[in-house]
Amino acid sequence: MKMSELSAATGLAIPTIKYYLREGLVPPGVRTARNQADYGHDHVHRLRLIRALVEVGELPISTVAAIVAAVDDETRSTHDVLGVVHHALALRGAHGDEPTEVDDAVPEIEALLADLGWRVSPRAPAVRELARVLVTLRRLGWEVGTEVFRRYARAADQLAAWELKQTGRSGRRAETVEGAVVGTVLFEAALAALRRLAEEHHSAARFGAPEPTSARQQEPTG
Amino acid sequence: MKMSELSAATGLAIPTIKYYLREGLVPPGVRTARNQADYGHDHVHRLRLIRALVEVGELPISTVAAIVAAVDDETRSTHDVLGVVHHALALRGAHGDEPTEVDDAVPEIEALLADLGWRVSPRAPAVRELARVLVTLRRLGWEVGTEVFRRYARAADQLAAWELKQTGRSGRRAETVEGAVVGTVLFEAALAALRRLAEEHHSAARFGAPEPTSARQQEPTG
DNA sequence: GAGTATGGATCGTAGCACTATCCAGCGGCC
DNA sequence: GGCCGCTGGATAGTGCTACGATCCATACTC
Repeated sequence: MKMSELSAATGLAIPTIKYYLREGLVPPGVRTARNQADYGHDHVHRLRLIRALVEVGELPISTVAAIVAAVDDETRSTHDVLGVVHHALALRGAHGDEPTEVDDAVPEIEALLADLGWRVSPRAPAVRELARVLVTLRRLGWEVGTEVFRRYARAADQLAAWELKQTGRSGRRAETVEGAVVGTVLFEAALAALRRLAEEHHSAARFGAPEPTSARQQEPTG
Repeated sequence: MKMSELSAATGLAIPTIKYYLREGLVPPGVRTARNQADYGHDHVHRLRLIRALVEVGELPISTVAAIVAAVDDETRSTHDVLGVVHHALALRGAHGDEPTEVDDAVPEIEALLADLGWRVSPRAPAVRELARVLVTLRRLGWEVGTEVFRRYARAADQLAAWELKQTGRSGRRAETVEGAVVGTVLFEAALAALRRLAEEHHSAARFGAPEPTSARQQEPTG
């Protein structure tokens, strides 16, 4: 398969594919001549994986590069790769310098996790992310403790238990690892979308317009 | 309060505040002279709201502008404002031109929602988002139908029902609306973080390193 | 064998979220 | 009451990301 065919098969522009090759997100094709290379279905699949992580997961290219490198690294276990993905997802909104309040809130989150019986690395990035949410709520005037997360934690626990039971039934590393990555990223988006739909459903009952047929949907300017 | 005090109170640089004023995210201060203006606690609170939506919600500034405009618009109901927020959150990953596959998948999602008994606007942006996740899964080789979303939908339904019961007990519009916005955005992040922690907990049991004390955490390059 | 396409390297670009500079005008302190 | 620094507002510039455009010698196609 030539690059133009690869482009046609994935819907990506050739300069985009070249960019991904440069950044190491896609392995180079098999060189057949000085200006000729051959790409296969693996390249098509890899590009689809990249676009899934970029478009649905909204991950920066550099992060996707780290993830696919971990996926390709045969020495890494599934749990290990999942750690990279979790790091990547939590890193999205982190801008380096954070107020000390967040550090102060971390022990609260750790206490919650201990109470839930979850054994996670204390350096798990999601811990800081939860702490950030907690201090943000408080800065906005919500006088809350970690108990506001309880109901979400229970739901998350049930979902994760079920997910992990589904994972890796093929037994082959490549499939298991990619399945875990894709599942983590895509179903995070799906869960968020479903929660919003459920919110809309229940909100209509609580605050909604009396006539559901005339429910207007706004197009924010932009 | 002068702008320098506003800056100190929020931790934001003065040029950043000026930028938000220009973009209309923050109302202008009360002018006391040609080069003097007075800001109050409302401004502090507004800036905190903006930073919450930007940092935790990862929304672009233009979207935050649309949201605060809707919050400020007294003629909009809570349900109405929630629609703007949902639109904003779903819009994050949309880049305009989408393959027709997504349109083809939308009826499948609608059938799922009908089956769940959720009454939502057919134009709800989260519907397309779910459709995008579905086609993305299929492009990656997952031969799945909408039933993969069932378990997530049930969890989302229970959470949303509980959330909406909590919402707006003060009865005052401003508080209710902002509470709904903040809750939607911040708890989306919290739920995602909790799911990842739960995944890590269950993944350790399923794939994990035998020694939890030596569980290494990777720092992706970057 | 003429014309077009190919892979690789280099440079350029659009959009976003600020950031720096400039400017006249006020404020406050001696 | 003089002066220096800070004020708010306008304009232009910056750094980053994710590409896109161009150029080149070479090779495939008809």
